[in-house]
Amino acid sequence: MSIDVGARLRGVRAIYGLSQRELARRAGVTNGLISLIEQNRVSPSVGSLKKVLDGVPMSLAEFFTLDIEAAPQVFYGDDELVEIGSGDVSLRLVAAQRAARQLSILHERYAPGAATGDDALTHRGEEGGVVVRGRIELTVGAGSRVLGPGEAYYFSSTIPHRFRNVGREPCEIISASAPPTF
Amino acid sequence: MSIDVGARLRGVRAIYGLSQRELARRAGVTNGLISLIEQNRVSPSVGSLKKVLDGVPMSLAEFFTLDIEAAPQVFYGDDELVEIGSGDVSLRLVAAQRAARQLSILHERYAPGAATGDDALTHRGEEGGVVVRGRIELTVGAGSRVLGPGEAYYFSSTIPHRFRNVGREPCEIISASAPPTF
DNA sequence: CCCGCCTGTTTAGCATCATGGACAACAGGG
DNA sequence: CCCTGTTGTCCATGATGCTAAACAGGCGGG
Repeated sequence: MSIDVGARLRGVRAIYGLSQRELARRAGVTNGLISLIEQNRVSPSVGSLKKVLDGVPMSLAEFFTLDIEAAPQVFYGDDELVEIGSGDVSLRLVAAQRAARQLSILHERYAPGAATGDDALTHRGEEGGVVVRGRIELTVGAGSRVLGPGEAYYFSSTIPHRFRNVGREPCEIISASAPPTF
Repeated sequence: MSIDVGARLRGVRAIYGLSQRELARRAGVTNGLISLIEQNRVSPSVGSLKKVLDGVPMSLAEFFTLDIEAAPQVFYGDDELVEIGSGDVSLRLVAAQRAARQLSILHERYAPGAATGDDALTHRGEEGGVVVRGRIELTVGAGSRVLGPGEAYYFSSTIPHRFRNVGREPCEIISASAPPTF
């Protein structure tokens, strides 16, 4: 029962939306090697595997720590939030299903057309949030979705991400992140 | 600047007090391979590395997560304890320097010659303690030392360990562990 | 001393990995 | 349709990991 390096790598590559050739180019290896590794037809040397992961980038520790079976949920519909408040106080928990969360809070507001920048952000930690007003386009790795009021998100900040207000009115988000990057 | 797999493996082997040949036998590889890996003269395939670590045993994730530069202090002299109490209450903290501790308390007493068993203990979590009276021989991995009143210890319980009263009088220890094994 | 047993290191040779390039399949545009 | 680009897979060859066995040094006992 050996480690499924192939599946792990294929998963990582899928998350980041890279082709075998693109990853190979970034890592400085051949596309054939990526293919062979993903099919488990070779057991790469740790040197090679590190070169490949450097192209993502991702550390060997992260790679082997990766929980492959539980590809964590990224997007949450309005009804997928868990109400943990009571009475006058309504606390609707995002990513309540996800174990070992670690975060803190922000209230963001985006003018029409505004974005977090032309390039995607990447930093340590995790972040999540809820759209309060307006419509925001959120891109996380290879996935992208426009979220409206009541919808939410939660993902690892190490995955490249970008926010952009695609509506005509201001957009407000209640967001949280840890450890604090600002 | 690649990962120093060699040093990591050598460190792991030292902690568990295994020779290259002994580890090789348990892992089902040759002693020569262990030698070559530790000298960084080869970059082992993840398959081989996994086989080697299975002989410890240790997961690939643990191996790459290992904090190699900070080999945590195991033994503490009488004057290496940190006083955090005040007034009539004296709380002298063990391993105060160590970040991210996680534990709870016990008061142990060993009769002359008593020990925790013929085989070394291994379990999850961390444990530490202080000798109050008598003399106790503590073996942790490859290291061993006789501790007297005022001296202390703190280590990860995953390292094989054993207590034995080598004195003529009863021995008392204030110990702590987490998560609770008893 | 010599012997046996341990330690880690080295080397020749074989097995496996990694490369560079060819290949088929698929998609979008002219 | 062709053309051009993409995708992933496959193959021959050179590079490298891995094994088996020999080697050198250390340590204790006869």
